[in-house]
Amino acid sequence: MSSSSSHYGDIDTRQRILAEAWDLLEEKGSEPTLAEIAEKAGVSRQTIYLHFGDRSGLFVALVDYVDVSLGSEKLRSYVFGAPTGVETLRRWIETMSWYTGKIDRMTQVLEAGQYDDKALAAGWRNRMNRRQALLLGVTERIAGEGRLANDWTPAEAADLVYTVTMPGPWRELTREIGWTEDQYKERIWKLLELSMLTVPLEGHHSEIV
Amino acid sequence: MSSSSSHYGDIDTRQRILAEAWDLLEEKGSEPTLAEIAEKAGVSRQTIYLHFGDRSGLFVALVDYVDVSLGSEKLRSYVFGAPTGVETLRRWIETMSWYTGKIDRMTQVLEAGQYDDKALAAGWRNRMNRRQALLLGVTERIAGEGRLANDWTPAEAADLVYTVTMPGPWRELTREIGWTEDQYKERIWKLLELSMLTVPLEGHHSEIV
DNA sequence: TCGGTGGTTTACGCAGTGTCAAGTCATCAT
DNA sequence: ATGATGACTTGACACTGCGTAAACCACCGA
Repeated sequence: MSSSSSHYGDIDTRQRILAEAWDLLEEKGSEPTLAEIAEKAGVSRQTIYLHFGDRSGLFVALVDYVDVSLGSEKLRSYVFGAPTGVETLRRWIETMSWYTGKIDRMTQVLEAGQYDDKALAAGWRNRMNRRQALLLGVTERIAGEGRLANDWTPAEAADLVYTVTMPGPWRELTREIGWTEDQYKERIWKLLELSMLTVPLEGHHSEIV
Repeated sequence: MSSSSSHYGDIDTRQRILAEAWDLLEEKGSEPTLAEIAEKAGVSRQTIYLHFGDRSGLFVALVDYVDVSLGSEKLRSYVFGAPTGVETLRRWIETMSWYTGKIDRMTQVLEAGQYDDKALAAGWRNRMNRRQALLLGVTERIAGEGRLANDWTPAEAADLVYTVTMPGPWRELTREIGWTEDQYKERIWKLLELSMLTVPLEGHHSEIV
C-alpha cells in the first residue's frame, strides 16, 4: 500500500484524511464538510468517497481510528485488570470521564447524525452495545463478590451504569452545568456506590455497619 | 383551497402549521422538510418563513406549542402541588417519564439541530435551564424536610436528578435497551431514592404518606 | 512497454434552505 | 366605490453540501 515514498503523501492518505477530519472536528465548533476535510488533508473531495464510500463511512471509520490513536486498548486492560469488580467499576467511571471528554466533539456529530442516517446509527449502536455488554460483565462480577445491593439484578445495574456514564449526561454535567471532570468522577461514583453497592464484609458474615 | 367562511383558513394559520409540523414529526421517521410541512398544512412554503422567520424559528415555536397542547401547566401543578418534597420528586419522575415519551421525536430533532444551529440551541437550553431551576427548588425542599442524605448538597442532587431524567437517558433505557415506562419510573426512582434520600424519621412531625 | 494502483480534475444532478419581487384577494375605513 | 392593508400565493433564483461520473495522469512492478 503506502509505506514511505509514494508520489504524494508520505503517510497513508486514508490515515491522513482521518487524522485531519479528527483535527477539524476538535477545532471547529460545527460539523465540518467533506470539502473542508479534503482541503485540510490536501486531497480532493472525491478521494474521500474513494476511501470511505460516503460521509457516514468516514465518520464510522473515524470512531475506530480515534479509539486506536487514543490507546483504548491500554485503557481497557487497565479497567478490566482491576482486582475486584467494585474497583473495575470505579476505574470505568474514572476512565470514561477522561475518554468521553476527549472524543466529545466527535460524539456529538455522531449522535446528531443518527436521526436520519441509518449507517451512522448502526455504527454508533454497535459501539454502545459492546460497551453495555462489557458492563454487564462488571456488575455480574460485583454480584459474584457479594457486593451488589440486592435491590438490583446485574442486568439492571449494568443498564443504569451504562446510561449514566454515557456521553449525553457527561456533556450536560461538565460542559453545561459546569462540573469539573474530577467532580464528575467523584459524584457519579458516589451516586452508583450509594445506590448499588453494599458495604464490604470484613471477616465472614458480619452485619451491616 | 380550504373551507368556507373566512377567505382562507378557518383556524389560525400559524396554529395549523405548528399542528401539522408536530404531526409530521411524530409520524415520520426522519426530519420533515419545510416543503412537506407547508403542503400538509395546506399552505405555501413561504408562509412558514412569513410566520417563523426560518426553520429554527418554527421548531423553537413548536416547543412551546407542544407544551401548551399537552397541558404542561396542569402537569406542573400536579407535580409541585405534592405535599412533600420527596413526593414531588417521585411525581417528577413519574411525569417526566410520560412527557418525555410524548415529545421524544421532537426532542431528537431539537437535540440534533443544536450542533450547528445557534438559535435552536439557545431555545433548547433555555427550556432545560428552567427545568434545572425547578429541580433545585425540589431538592432544597427535600433538604428542608431533613430527607436529603448528607452526602449531597441540594445543588448537586438537583443536577443529578436533572441529568438522569433527561431525554437522552430516557430514550436509551426505554427505546434502545427496552425497559418499559413503568420499569423506567420504578428503577430511576429507586436509584435516586437509595442514593439521595434518608429514611423518614418518625419522631418529629410525620408528614409521610 | 504495458497495465494496475491511487490518485487527480472537471462537471453535473439533486435536495433543501433562504430570499426576492410581484400578484391576488378579502376586509375595513373613509 | 375606492383604496389601503394584511395574509397568503406564485415563481424564480442563489447557495450550500452531498453524491456520481468520466477522463486523465504519474508511478511502479512484471
